[in-house]
Amino acid sequence: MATQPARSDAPNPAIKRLSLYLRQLESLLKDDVATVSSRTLAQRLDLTDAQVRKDLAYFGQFGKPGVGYHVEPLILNLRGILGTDRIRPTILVGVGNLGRALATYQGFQPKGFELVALFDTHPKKVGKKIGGLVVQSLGELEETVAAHQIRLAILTLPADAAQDVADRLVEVGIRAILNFTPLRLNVPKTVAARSVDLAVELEQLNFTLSE
Amino acid sequence: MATQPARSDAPNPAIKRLSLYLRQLESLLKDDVATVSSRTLAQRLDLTDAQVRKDLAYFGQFGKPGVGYHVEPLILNLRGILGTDRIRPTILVGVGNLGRALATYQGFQPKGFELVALFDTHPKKVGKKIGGLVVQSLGELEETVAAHQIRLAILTLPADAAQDVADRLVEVGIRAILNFTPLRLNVPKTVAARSVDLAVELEQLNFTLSE
DNA sequence: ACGTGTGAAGTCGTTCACAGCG
DNA sequence: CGCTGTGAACGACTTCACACGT
Repeated sequence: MATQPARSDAPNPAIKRLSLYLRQLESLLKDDVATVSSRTLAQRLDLTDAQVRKDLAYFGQFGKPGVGYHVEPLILNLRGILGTDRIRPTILVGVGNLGRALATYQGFQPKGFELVALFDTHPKKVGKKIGGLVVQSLGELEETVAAHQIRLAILTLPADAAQDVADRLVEVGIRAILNFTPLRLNVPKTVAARSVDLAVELEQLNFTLSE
Repeated sequence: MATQPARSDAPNPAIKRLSLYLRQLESLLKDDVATVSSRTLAQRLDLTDAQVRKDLAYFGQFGKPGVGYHVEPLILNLRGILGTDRIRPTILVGVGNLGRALATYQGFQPKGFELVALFDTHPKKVGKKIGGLVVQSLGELEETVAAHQIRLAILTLPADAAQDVADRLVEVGIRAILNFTPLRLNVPKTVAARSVDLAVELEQLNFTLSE
């Protein structure tokens, strides 16, 4: 009886590295490399070959002994695992400096994310067009989310408004939130929340600077 | 003989959490809370009390049994440990959408980081003023870095230029790089490089969405 | 021979649980 | 009493090392 790889028992760090593998593989494919060993993949990411093999093995048996991994099929597999083979409609709340930057960021579409709506509380900003989308008032949140079956939201707004908006997003049925606010969002555990905290990142660098 | 806490043997995750503790403590101070227990600090961050105590204990004995931690002195201690008690002059390379957003981001100064120069390769952008700073050409990198004793750089430029610029930064004496490029920077181990990869963050969320 | 997949060993980080101080 | 600091137990993740497929 073959041991079916249960994706759920993969360590969290392994899942994170899957994204990195995918990126390297896409780069290799662009260079017309058909096959790659765990060794060379590892070297490009400062990892060990064993780590690469184990990570991939959590999700299936993609490699061929004596050969390595076939690049293209592995890419398709990883995309399927990460869910980037389907386009995810995404909304963005808060079109300040950072919000505007992300709204015009060209890196989302190729990864399977499509911004379909922008929101802001500020009446002055509502109606403005940014990156092909018209900024909507938060009042329209419910119907827009329902109309597009949206489950992913990006939060780029002032810290003091973030929790309120998060509460509304949860109520409206959002399932995952990418939070750029320096704030721990309080959400039910059925909703996934990730934070990107610029100040924390800089502080970490600063620490290593002082040895 | 008292066991002197060696900051170097603190687990990396603990160091990361120090930033989070600092943020909570600052928030508590604003609310005129003078003292806090590991328990309540932990609750505000979804951690265990033991974790908080152990993390802090790596760096010193800040707490008082039966009382907890005095907020204000602990803040000062953590700032000292993280190095945010001194202002770090920082440069930013690449004033595209994201770069402009960060250049005008108001969250850096209060955390001890001060943008002192902006750079871009694009001749059209050189000379423009963004957030009180004039965009300089990359040719001026050397003298500006030397003049301000700069050791920290933020990279917000297209992926294909990132490694070249990183090489130059290293040569000029930069010690730490915050990289917003979806690229593993190749730098000597004397230089600290951290990456904020938006696509990876979204992919992780996406994965949890698909259960 | 080369290179994967994987149990086993080892390392790192977290949680437990309690002695001891205020 | 409440609460810290900390060895010891536990669990999570990584690395080792090798059997087996090509």
